[in-house]
Amino acid sequence: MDAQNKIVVLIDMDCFYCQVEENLNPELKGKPIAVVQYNPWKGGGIIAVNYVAKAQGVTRHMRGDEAKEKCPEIQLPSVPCQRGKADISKYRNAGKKVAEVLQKFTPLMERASIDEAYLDITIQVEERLKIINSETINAEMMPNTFILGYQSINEFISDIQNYGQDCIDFDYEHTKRLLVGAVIVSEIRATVFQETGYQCSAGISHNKILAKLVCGMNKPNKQTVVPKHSVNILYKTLPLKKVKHLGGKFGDLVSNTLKIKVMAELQRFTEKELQSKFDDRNGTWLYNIARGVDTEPVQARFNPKSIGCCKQFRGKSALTNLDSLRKWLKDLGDEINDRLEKDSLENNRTPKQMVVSFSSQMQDGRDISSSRSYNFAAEDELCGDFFSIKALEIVLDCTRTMNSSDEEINPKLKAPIKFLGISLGKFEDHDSKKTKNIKDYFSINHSKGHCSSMEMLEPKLNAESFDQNDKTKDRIGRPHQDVSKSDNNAVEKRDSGIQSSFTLDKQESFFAKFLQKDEDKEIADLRTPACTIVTCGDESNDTNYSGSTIDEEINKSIALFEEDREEVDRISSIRNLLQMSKDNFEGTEQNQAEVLSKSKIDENAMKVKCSDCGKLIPESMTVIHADYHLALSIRNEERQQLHKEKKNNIDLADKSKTIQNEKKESKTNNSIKSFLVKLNDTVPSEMCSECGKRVQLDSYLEHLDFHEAQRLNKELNRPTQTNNSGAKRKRNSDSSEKKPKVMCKTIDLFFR
DNA sequence: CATGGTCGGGAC
DNA sequence: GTCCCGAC
Repeated sequence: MDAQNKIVVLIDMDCFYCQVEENLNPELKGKPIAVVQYNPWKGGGIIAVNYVAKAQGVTRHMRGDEAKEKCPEIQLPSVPCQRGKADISKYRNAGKKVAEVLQKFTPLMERASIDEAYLDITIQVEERLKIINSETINAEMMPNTFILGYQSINEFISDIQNYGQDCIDFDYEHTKRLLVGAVIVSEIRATVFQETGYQCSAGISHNKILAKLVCGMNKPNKQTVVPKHSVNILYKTLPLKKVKHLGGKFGDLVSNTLKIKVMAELQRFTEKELQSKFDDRNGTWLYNIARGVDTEPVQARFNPKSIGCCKQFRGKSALTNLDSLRKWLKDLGDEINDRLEKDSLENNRTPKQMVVSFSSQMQDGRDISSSRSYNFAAEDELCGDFFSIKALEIVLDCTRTMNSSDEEINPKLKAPIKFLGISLGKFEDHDSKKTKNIKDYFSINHSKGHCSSMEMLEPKLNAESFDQNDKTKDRIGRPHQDVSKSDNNAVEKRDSGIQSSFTLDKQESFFAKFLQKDEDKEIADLRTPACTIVTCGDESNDTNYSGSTIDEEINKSIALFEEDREEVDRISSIRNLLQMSKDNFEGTEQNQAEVLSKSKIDENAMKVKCSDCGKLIPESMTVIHADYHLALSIRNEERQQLHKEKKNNIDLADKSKTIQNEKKESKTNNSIKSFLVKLNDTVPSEMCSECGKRVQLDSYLEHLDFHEAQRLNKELNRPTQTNNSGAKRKRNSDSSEKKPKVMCKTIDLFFR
């Protein structure tokens, strides 16, 4: 696929931390709130503001106290503290839940941050076009959607139907696909809201930079499309700094050396000129992005590449003695330990490298920062206090300590430490061949506290002479190991991977967590395949929460479902038919279907015990339940596959192509839906009772989903009334433009 | 004292 | 491998 013809989406959660707090405490909905961290000093630093509070002038960058002045009734939920540090795991978990929903729509999802993800839905758009006629798309299928360069969706649609007659660079095929993309993104956002209770905004374009750029133009709970032929209109007034990668020093450099302020002015320079003024890479990048071209592919990545934590110790709180250094490293190490434990369970991987960073204040007031990496050795036990001990070793190795007058008790650090960080990376998957049965792996148990404690290190440290010239010995008296360089050997020696200390119990509870979620929604799952839209409750507007709880919404969904028994039965029977085909098709291969055959009938007549998770499953649900496990394992396989592919230095663009092709044709389909659907080509077709269109049976579920999505969108996401008010969406009256449908005003206002 | 804690990525 | 930038 030509990089220019993709459909790329950025999903960005609206004031995410606030939404998390609101959903945890629905009382807060509709009220002005801001999330702060470290409240003791001036009410804490604000890191998120909801839209009610924003309307009253509260912004990030303010302290909690200032916010109270602006908005006396504001509530300031605080990021919890653990080990003297802000603990954002609450939000991390919420972000992960969202990403799990997003991932159902495409395997080409790249998590960009805790609350943002890029999606490449090129293939999904193509698939949809096989099922529907793009001419049947109407504005109601994509509420809260804005198209750059157009006043209304209808105007956009009719422009497509006229093949963009007034526009010289109108790419008909791609623009049509953007329209379909907008419909799909509507469904995605509706599903995210329905399954998580969180609202998001989206940008839809042909590349990441533009998707990201326009995502923020209409918020909250809205989506913005930028067709290629509207890019110039956008760029005419778009300040350079608004473009990702140009927001910092580099953007200033470009702005100053070229004496330009807006993106359109960038187009005056040739690629060679730009390359000579900057470097080849940046020159080419600037030349391309000035023309709306960005070739960075969406990378399939769910998990972070590194897990780290850090803390600043500003001003007087800078660490001046060994005890405090030890204490803080212990806290950081403990957090790392917790998070790695979770990560290992969920993602079957272990870090191979630790990076310790720190900065200290020099005598002359200048502060210097540094970092050292350490490659784990085979004998390193990555648990307990290992991380903090190793980190202490490393920091002390680089920043010597000085004896105070009372030398044995509390040695002073030579220079106060202003920053400490520990980061773990270079993950490697647990060997899947050796661990055919995942339980075998996790039954390897190490007693906790096996590692030496920080206290054990202490006396030796205190006895340390702090001889700055002695580099031949480390603090404990072992032969000195140069942490940064000498471990090449250790890397070679490492073989079977570092052993895990996790127990089977945790493994089960992890899956049980998912299963619980699954059971809660088993009725809804029956109705539609897992990766598509399900029924939904109320519309939710940012400024107008109905005050209903999530539970109430779920009840409504179930009630809706029960009214529709006939439809359920119909879909159910199709599903069974497909299941039978599947069994015939794959029966001899004794693959995942054996999940079922392994199951043991319990004494409870109608329940079946799942051999995978031990849960009692109603007999009628066994297929769906098996699908659930299947989906989990396939997704896991897929992630490992992606991880490995990454290591080959394949061209990135080619890579995404390969992945997508594989998805299309091989058994590594990640969704239950595609598993059920992709059977053989002789499946008969059937008339759709809704639209009369003849649909192949193997696409029938998908087709029904389309209708379902239509209904859902109408219910869930009625357009907000305020959209077209005021100057916001006014047509530009400048008729000298070669393209008549412009709205520079919108852009100006937004980026003012 | 004062967005802080996390991430990813490129340059060298 | 280390430093530093950019973004959230």
